[in-house]
Amino acid sequence: MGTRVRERLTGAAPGLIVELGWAGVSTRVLAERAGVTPGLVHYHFSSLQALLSEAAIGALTRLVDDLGALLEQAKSPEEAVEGMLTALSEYSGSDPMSLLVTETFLATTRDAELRGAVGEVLADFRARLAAWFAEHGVADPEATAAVLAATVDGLLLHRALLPEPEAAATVLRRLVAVRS
Amino acid sequence: MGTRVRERLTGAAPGLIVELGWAGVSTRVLAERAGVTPGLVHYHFSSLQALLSEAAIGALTRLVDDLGALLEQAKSPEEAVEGMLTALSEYSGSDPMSLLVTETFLATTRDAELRGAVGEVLADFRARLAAWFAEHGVADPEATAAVLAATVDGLLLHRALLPEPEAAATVLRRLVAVRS
DNA sequence: AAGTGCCTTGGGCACTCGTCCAAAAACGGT
DNA sequence: ACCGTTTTTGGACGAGTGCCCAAGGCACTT
Repeated sequence: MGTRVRERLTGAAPGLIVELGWAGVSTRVLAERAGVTPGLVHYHFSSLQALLSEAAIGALTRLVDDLGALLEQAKSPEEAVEGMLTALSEYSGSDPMSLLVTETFLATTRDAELRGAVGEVLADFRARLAAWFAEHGVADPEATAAVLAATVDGLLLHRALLPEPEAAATVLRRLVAVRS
Repeated sequence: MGTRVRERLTGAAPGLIVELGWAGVSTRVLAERAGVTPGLVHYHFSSLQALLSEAAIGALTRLVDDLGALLEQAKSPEEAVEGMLTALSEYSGSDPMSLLVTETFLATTRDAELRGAVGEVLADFRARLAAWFAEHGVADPEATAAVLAATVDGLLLHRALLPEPEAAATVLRRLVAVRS
């Protein structure tokens, strides 16, 4: 089954990207982690970059879907912010998911194709947030969505270095002020 | 003058980190950019990592000082947010400074010594912000500082992928609500 | 039994990497 | 002019890289 090998490789990639950095993942460590022979990497994928891109975009899409589903269940803007924060707090410490997001963002700087794909995922996330905000009477829904998405990423990034204060949620709630 | 060579190397490093990624900077391209022979890298620095760390921490410290000085001149919280945003907007597009910050943050994941040094710089920035907020009557100054610092980083990161709406500044101003 | 695909293996290719080092050069004091 | 120190040079070392490919294994049809 060739598909099994593909899945094993794309499944092993995100963890290694986080551990070693995007540029630190080599065909051989990736194959070893996936329990597969190094030669298979270039049989199933056109290049190592293509493999990493496919794996990262898959993980990002899944994350956005999860956060989106979580959003649907919230009743109020405050509850939405709260829910996203607690969901992300499970990723605390040197969270794999946030590091993967950041690594992927940086990789887009040097790969135009990847940049396009990740841009779509981010735009999709912003659009979902904005739609939900508009429905629930939050002022400036698009801008709020953009700022909130950026803040979430920034907090995840900073968290690895310095824990954020407890009151961060309180402050964040100010962002989603309901239109007066 | 040995010091001239040191400066040339640490001066060339940040640009290359942004262009090629932290892991993509090699002794030879760095030496070439600095107009220096490759062998000199390991004469003046104990390792390539040490060179990159020293250069990055220097650049970060300078950035925090600049933003801190800008903060001192602001009269109101709104003006402070405005000033920081416009200062950062000069870095628009694929801004070198924000990418350097992010690259350095990620590098801390795999270098404990660097993590400590960058953590200090970030803590210093948060402390300056918080002190200024407390003086000007912003509610929850520490938490606001943490969230704002994260948001600034996140916006810079996202900006390379997707331009943020004009109204982002309006939304950000909500963050620095004055204590009621 | 022979043939036909796809999948897998293990090694090889040309290259870059960080680091080191002997020898050459430049410098400064006498 | 000589000498000791610091700086610079250019090349070498072993290790690791992405990618490629001839050879074999395997499940299937004919």
